[in-house]
This record gives sequence, C-alpha cells and structure tokens, in this order.
Amino acid sequence: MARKAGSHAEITGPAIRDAALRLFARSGFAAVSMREIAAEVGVRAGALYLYTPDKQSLLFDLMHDHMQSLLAAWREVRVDGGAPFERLETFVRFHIRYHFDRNDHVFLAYMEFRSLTGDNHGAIRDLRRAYEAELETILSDGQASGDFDLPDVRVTALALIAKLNGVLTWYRDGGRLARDDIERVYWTMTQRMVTA
Amino acid sequence: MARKAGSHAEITGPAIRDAALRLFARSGFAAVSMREIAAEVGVRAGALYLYTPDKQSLLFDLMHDHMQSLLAAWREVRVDGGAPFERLETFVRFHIRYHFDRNDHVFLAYMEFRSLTGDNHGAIRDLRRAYEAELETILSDGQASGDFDLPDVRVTALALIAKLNGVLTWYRDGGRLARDDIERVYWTMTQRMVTA
DNA sequence: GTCTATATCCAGATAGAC
DNA sequence: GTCTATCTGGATATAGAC
Repeated sequence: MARKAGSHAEITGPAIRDAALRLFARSGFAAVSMREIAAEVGVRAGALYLYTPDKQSLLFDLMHDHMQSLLAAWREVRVDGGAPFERLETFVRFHIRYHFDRNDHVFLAYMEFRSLTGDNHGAIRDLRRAYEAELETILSDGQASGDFDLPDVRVTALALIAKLNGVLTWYRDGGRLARDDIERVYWTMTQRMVTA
Repeated sequence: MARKAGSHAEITGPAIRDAALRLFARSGFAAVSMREIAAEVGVRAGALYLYTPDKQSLLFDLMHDHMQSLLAAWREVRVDGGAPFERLETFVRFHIRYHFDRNDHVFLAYMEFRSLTGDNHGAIRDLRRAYEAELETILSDGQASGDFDLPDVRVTALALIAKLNGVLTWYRDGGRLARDDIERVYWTMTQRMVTA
C-alpha cells in the first residue's frame, strides 16, 4: 500500500478514518500509534495531521459520526403511531441489523467511551442516552398501555441494550447462524422479556 | 501515600495489584503507565519489577486469578441435582452478586481480554469458556427436560451473559435500586427468557 | 526492598523541503 | 499533499547504590 508523494486528499482522508476505525476497534485506542495508522494507509505519520488536529479528535470524530448516523438511521425507520410490540420489534431488528453492518463502529463506540477526554466524553454520552431514550420510550409506552409487563423500565432498557450489544462480541460472517436467524432469536427473547 | 525506603513486601505486593486493578479498570491497560501504578502505591516504578516480570504479566495474573476464583466460587455454590429452574436461579443470582463485589475484576476481564498477548490470550479464553459452559449445561439440560423452551441454546447463553454483564456498566453503590432489587429484576427477566 | 539513574525505544506532534 | 527530519516527552525495563 506504500504510495509515493502526490495529492490524494479525496482518498487519504477516508482511508485514514477507515484504518483508524479498524485498528482502534481491534487493539484499543491507547494501544494504536499514529505511525501504525499511517503505515496502514500508506503515508507517513506527519501526513495524518493534515486531516486531523490530533489523535483524540480522530477518535471523537469516528464516534460522533457513528452516533449521529445511528440516530438518524433509527429516526428514518421508526414509526411513532404503531402498537408497542411493533415499535419494539422494529427497534430490535433495526439495532441488530445496524450492528451487523457497522460492527467496528459500534464496538468502538462501546469500548472506547472511556478514552474520550474533556467535553468529548459528555457529547458522546448525550448521544448515547438519546438512543437509549428511544428504547425507553417504547418500553414505558407499552408499560402504560398494558401491552408490556416490566419489573423495571429503566433496567429492562439497559438489559436489553446489553443483550443486543452482546452480539458484537461473538458474531462473525459465515458462522453457524445466518443474520436472519440471529435477528429472529433475539426478537423471540425480547418478546418474552417484556411479557409475563 | 509516599513511603521511604524499607522492607514492605507483605503490603507492597498486594498494593501493586490493587492499584493496577483499579487503574486498568478505569483507564484501560494500554493507557496506564507503570509510573502511575507505582505512584498510586507510593513507590518508584523500578520497585514494581520486584513483584512482576513485566506489565503484561501483571494484567494476566489479575485476570487469571479472577477467573480461577470465579470458577471456584461457582463450583462451591452450584447444585448439580436440582431442577433446571433452581439451577438457573442459582447461577443468575451468583453471577450478579459476584459482580457486585468484584466489579473491577469482572470489568477488567471483560474489557482487557484483547490486551492479552501470546499464550495469555488462549489461557483466559479457556477459563471464560469453562464458565460459559456451566451456564450452557444448565440451559441444555433444561431444554432436554422440557423445562425450558429456547430458540437456540448457545445464543441464549451468550445473550444471558451479556445481559448480566451489562450491570457492570451502570451499577453504582447507593443508586436508585438496592442490590436485592436488581437481583430480583434480573432473575424475573431471565425466567421469562427461557420459557414460552 | 527501594531508590536513583539511566539505557533504549517509541510516542504525539511540528517545520520546512519538494 | 506528502516527505524527511526532528523536537520533546514519556514509555518499559534494568543496574547498581543504599
């Protein structure tokens, strides 16, 4: 991938983000050096600073863009008027599918939250809470309408997110179960969790 | 905590492990320096090497001892002959309680798995799988006896572990719910997950 | 058992040539 | 836009004095 001097702004910028995402997700933010990222892209370390002011910003931008995309994508598919069960099914299937396609993004947002410094921490925390609130609203609406029977809305929301995120730690393409199967299994488990 | 020169092997050894555990859990293995650990203990960085050959061993020993203790503690409380529901309840309550008391240990074992190098990785993976297998055995026994109705035993086991581990990310002493309440909520959710 | 001092290396980030 | 070269600081780990 080594590349000679020249102008490649259109490809270098995204390539840096791709490489950083992959390496951060695999080894952890603190364990990856700017030189490693640069080597992966095929440039020298100094060249990275044309695209990011520093390493922390690189992490933050990756996480921030991911969270914004996640929320935007969810707001595209959600249906506010439906029955609680349908809204919940939509959420669960959306969440699982999104994670299949953006495994590294989600993994990074989950694992490197504590690597954020200063205001970055609060900014991502707020976006995360906004996403969790989407689920929590569905659950409390269903609880209020009597469709769901939950021992505790907040804990159920957190447990559900944790359960769904668990897919991240073991799913690999070409494994025993197809994506549709996994989606179905998780929806079945979720249905049971919210009813007595 | 600064301490003058002298012999303190009995306290320094454990103090190093305590400090390393706390710092690794808070900031991540790669982000913590040997100097930080030493400062926390009240010695200089060089003194750490009387107690560990290197930083990686410090991490591995913490994780290894934790996993061994976890398995040993579980084998103390488990009852092989009981009904699947009782065995599952024992596991869920044990797991949650153990996590309350050893939050940092469990968090570290979970988050820093990827920081293990060489054979250390496989050794901890095996211990983790042995623990997961304990749950999986309960689930498949219950499935075989007809007590449980599971869409997929393996996925249910992983989802259950992920759900329970989720407590780690939000539980704090003195929060809205007491430990007993949390235990009860998680057992309620678990019961539902394994029955139609 | 701990300290001071240091060897060795690599980190993040910048300056100026091309 | 990228390179080479470099500054500066801090990392792990070791050696030898006390």
